[in-house]
Amino acid sequence: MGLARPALRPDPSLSRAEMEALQRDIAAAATFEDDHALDPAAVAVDEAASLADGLPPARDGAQERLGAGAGAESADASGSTGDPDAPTVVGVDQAFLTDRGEGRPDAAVSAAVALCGGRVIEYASATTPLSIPYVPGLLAFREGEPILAALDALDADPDLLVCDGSGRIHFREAGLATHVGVLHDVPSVGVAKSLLCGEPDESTSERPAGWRTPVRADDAVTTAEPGTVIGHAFQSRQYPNSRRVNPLYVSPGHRVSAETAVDLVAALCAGYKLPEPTRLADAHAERAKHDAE
DNA sequence: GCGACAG
DNA sequence: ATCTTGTCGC
Repeated sequence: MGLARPALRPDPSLSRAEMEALQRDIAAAATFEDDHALDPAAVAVDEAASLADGLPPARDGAQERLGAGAGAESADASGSTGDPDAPTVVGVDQAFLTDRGEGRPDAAVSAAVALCGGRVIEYASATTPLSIPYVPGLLAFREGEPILAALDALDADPDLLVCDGSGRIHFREAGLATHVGVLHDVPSVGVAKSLLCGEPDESTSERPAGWRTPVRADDAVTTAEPGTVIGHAFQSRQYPNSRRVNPLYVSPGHRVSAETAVDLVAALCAGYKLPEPTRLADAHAERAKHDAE
């Protein structure tokens, strides 16, 4: 298993043609199948963290288990709350520092938040200068290194990565989540708030929470047969009387099937539009950003 | 040449 | 993504 693939790093100094070629290599190295036993039920988060009083403190699973012994409340071992044996899910997201004077972002503040049994066990972040502008389809070359830096700063060992952006829903089936998943050789899923390419089977408007439909490759996806299921549109949240929330676009990053990817994200959502790992990483990146300025 | 496109 | 007030609806 030839891991440690420095040749596949999202080096921003490459030419556009080289970046695209590298993405085809990334896609070829990626696996869009379940080659592990990641059970959506095992990673489920059943209670959303309240951000009203700031981010929840990171808890050590072992200490938590010992501490719980004192109370008489033990129990629901069937639940996911704080189970130290549950898989470690890591959410990654970024915020940007904008240069005073210039109107453009100057550096990326990447955050990684590790959850175990639905609870935060660790926060990490890294600030990295930005080297190239945002180009649709080449996001990983702008945000890849910053994200890898945040993951390097994390002690926890991820069983699943949840990235903010597409995975297989990409022109060359090599979105940000695929880059990061392949480089770490860890299962990963991409969660995007808008659709980069591909075509949903059904209209996505006015859908109730829990609804989903496959997203299939169209002509814009150059590496897959048109019609191939590359992800799903997933309505994670909806208000009772108005149907104004847009769906999420969930796709496999690496070592996960399109079906399992949505099931995992559905299990990681706890009442908000974004899955908890992403929501917490978002808040942590924002906090790190403000602490930096 | 025009369109269309994660963050 | 970021720059921002109020505003409508949970």
